[in-house]
Amino acid sequence: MAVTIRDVAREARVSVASVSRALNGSANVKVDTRHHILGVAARLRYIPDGAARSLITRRTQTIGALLPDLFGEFFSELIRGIDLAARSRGLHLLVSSSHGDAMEAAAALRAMQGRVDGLLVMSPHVDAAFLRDNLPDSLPAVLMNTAVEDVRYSTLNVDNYGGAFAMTQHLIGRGHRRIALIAGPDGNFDAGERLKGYRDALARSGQKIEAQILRGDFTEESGYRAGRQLLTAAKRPQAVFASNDMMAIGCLFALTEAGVQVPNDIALAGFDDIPIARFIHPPLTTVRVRIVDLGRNALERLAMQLEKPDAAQAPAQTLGCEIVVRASCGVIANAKLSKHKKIL
Amino acid sequence: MAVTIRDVAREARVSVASVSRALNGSANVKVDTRHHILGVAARLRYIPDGAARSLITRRTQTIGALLPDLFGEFFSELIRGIDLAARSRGLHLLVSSSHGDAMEAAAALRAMQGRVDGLLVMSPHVDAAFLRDNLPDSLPAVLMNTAVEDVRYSTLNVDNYGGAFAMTQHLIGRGHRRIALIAGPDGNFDAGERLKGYRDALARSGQKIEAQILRGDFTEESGYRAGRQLLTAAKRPQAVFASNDMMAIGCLFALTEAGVQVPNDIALAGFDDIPIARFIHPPLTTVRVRIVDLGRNALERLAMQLEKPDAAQAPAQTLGCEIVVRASCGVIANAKLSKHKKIL
DNA sequence: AACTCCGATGAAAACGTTTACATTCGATTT
DNA sequence: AAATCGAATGTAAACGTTTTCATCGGAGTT
Repeated sequence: MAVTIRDVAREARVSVASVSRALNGSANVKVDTRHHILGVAARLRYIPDGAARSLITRRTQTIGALLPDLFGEFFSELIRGIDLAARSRGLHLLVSSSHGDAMEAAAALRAMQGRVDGLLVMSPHVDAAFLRDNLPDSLPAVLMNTAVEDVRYSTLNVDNYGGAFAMTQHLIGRGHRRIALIAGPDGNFDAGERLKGYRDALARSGQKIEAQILRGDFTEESGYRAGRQLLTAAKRPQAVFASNDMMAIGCLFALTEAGVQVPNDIALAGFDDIPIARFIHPPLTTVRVRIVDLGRNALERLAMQLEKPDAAQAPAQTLGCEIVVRASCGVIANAKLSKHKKIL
Repeated sequence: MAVTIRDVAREARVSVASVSRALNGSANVKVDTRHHILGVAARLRYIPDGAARSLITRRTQTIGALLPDLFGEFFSELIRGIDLAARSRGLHLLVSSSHGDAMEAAAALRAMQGRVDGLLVMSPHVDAAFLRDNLPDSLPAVLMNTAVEDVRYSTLNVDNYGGAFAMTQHLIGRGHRRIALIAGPDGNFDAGERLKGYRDALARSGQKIEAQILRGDFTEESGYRAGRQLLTAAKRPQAVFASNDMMAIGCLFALTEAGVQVPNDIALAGFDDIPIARFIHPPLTTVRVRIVDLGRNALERLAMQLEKPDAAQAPAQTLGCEIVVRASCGVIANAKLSKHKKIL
């Protein structure tokens, strides 16, 4: 460490306390001493040490984000939303991603202790017990897309169930009777809710529609595999609803590759509305989750907790989502026009 | 702060020193005392404080990334590459983005002091003077995509010039004579190099080809505007080379919207090969930059410096890039096949 | 039995800040 | 001129660790 506050104090012939005051804001310091100190500090290129500072202030101006992955557009958008809100509050962002199991997630969580003021958590490995063991009570946290229901934590979910329900209904409404679902990974909360929405929409359709469920894990490749599998089926579905957009894209490639036309032969829908969804061909009908808002919202709730720790907080919140109809499910009228509207 | 090392020491009836030793690894501690201490620590849910720890060890196991933005696929991929390499080394990632001007960038840089072991810097506002003022000598840094040439810093660039040169050559080779370039933002290093590559390729073609340059700022919207502008020209270009993929996409929409067919009426090429490039219609011919490798490589160089601070380091490195020919510039043979090859 | 040595443990300093409290000093009031 | 006050400044404690150094005790050596 090069130059410390002591060096500045010595050089400026004042006490370290005065230097600290001069640098930090408005405690009583005569205006010319402040100037002098600031000058010396600049000349010596003094930069305060964050660790030392936050050791005593108990503040780091940093929030930690525990994410399952950084790959793909979903997380890109999510982080962007978080970053946007963080920046406008002068908060920094410590990201931690891709912990394959609960152990790794725990290690990541513990490593953040003392480095962050609060935590944004989105992880499949997180449950109530995990949090109790690894998250100190003193650290505010907002849980995203989680099944955990604990009044101690504030949670933020997407209306996966409602979105999947509405999309399935929409497909039924368009006359499809054989509607397959490409499911998400087992145990994933969002995936489970989406599956439920699909099932319930079929059940409540008033018609005898059988569920057809294909395995998937949210990756493009698993969507591709599901698509191939579809093609071998005796009775091909009329529509495919993928639990997320990346799988829909993978499936689309499998179908196109086999010469099956979307939407003419099979209609296709996704979930998330990642940016890429409107760029593929045909543009993808999907359930729009305002991912950026999700991130922003989560950070804002966390920031609120940081500012007023004892203020009553709504423990849980669910973000609505809406259906975005594009050409992939067969609606082509005005598709071009509306597409361009969205771009500009 | 809930439970400290003192609490553990008291509860376990040992000194704080022993607790520290028991927790940190293998300094001489009797095996049963260690067990006892570990048990007590777990029972009390003790989690060491990162700030205090790094204050004395001068290590944070964290590296900071100063990026101009988090928006879009380019940075998503870049961060992913960085994160990948960081994780495999047990390093955490503190991201700082979107500083509109040099002041903000400086503030971000200073805020990282004491919180990171090293720095990854990619910012248009960074020059040698800026670094001298805001980056302490003690902090290792790797500069990415920068014009700065200072032996004190290790730099990592993409062969923007070579890529743009090759792409322009390719377009000329396909028989195009009126080739427009959509430029990147003024003062941006990458944009400048790409422009140079374009110019030089035209000059060296042995034919009298005039440069036609449209303004752009790397955003999709600016690409769209450039596309509109193209359409009004008396003599439309036969090919358009956008300085990055997002502008190419924007331009593509402008052309499609006006009923101009790509590649039949106008050929189109981009730069970066972001993931979306192969999904749009027609798939985009572009210069592939291995973005993930760029991030990974940068982090690896930084990690090297951290491990062996005094080892001689190659001061500068340039990553090659290659042309990826897809349908947007008129090559359609086998497009479908090769597309699928890449997906799987 | 005295000595040496070594492993285990404890006491305390150190890291670089902020801040509560003490002190100084000049100005205002009496 | 003494007393009072308040602003400016300094002193030192505190934050929670790691680590150096000292101490202790027991085992092995003479």
